[in-house]
Amino acid sequence: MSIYNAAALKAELRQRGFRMTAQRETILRVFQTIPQGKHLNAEELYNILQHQGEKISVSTVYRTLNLMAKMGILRELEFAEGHKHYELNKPSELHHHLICVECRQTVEFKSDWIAKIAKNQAKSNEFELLDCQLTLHCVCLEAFEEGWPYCLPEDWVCPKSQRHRSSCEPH
Amino acid sequence: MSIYNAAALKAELRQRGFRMTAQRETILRVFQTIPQGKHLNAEELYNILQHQGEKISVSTVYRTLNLMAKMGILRELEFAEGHKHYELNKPSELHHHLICVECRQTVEFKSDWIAKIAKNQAKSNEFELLDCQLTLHCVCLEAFEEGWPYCLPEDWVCPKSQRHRSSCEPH
DNA sequence: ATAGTTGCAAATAATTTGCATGTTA
DNA sequence: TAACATGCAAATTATTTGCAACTAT
Repeated sequence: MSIYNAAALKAELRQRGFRMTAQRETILRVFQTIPQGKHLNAEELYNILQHQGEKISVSTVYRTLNLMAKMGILRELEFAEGHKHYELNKPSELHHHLICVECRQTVEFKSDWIAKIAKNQAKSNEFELLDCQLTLHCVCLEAFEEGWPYCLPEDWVCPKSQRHRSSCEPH
Repeated sequence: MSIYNAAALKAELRQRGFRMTAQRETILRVFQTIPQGKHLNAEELYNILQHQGEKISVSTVYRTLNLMAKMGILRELEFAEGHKHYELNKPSELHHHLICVECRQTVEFKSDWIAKIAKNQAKSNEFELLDCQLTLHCVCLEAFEEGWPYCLPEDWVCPKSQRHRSSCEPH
């Protein structure tokens, strides 16, 4: 089910009537290379490719992300940011995300219960389970105590993540 | 915490330095009126308002959704569709969603474990938990057996939901 | 009266698509 | 060589924003 090397990708593609291309291999390699816990959106992936001197168009980036997500190679993550994030889908290492809505840092965590709950639920509704994601929307305690969501200063920097605010309508 | 009537909304708004307006009250009422299990995206909400003869601009719809989500009145849902959905946030009736990536039907379900897992996780990472969502990405068994994702006919109609395909790249 | 809010239209962001050209099996 | 994939630019979709006019407190 999970495909992590070029040969297996090629086989999977061919089986479905698709073809192996340099671009697809390159994009797969990027995901294999980034550190565990890191997920990319289309723009970030495109920038990495540019940096590496690869000339792959934005369209191809999007098309490849969609294809690989549909094939089950990538996991499509939604963090309510207005764009999707992707990471390698490794069912054996299923994990979930806690995300700070203020500074956008994410924390990965595991829980064996989630997969069990998900499997049961899908089964009892007669669905095939493809992926399950428990997403926690949180704020750092530090920001919360500082008056989040409305009284946090514009130039707030999260002491936990060192990141500044992602968005805020002035009060 | 949860605000379900105009008076309480007004109080919450004032406390934060915001004001009660006819538009905000109307939008709250729409969410109170739609059936349980229904969630709306910005466009759907806008259409409902139009239908009801309310003249509320698209900007106001978006601004109100953002504001109410940040206030905790609405829950922001991401179903990997490229746009957000919203529903009233009722912590006492916390539920989660199973969604068919093929026909887009959603099934609500509850699980007391999820909230417990989420609370523990947030606490141990020193975050304030705002919302937690377990989302199952599934396909109807019927579609899966019919050859999803690549061999499903273009004109496939899900026998379970009566819906047709949401998207599909031809093979 | 003052600060917050709305509507409109223009701007931005994210993603998709048509089509000519290039590539794979 | 036939079917598939890519790149480019234009199109679409979703959402945000500037600003003048309006409204709640």
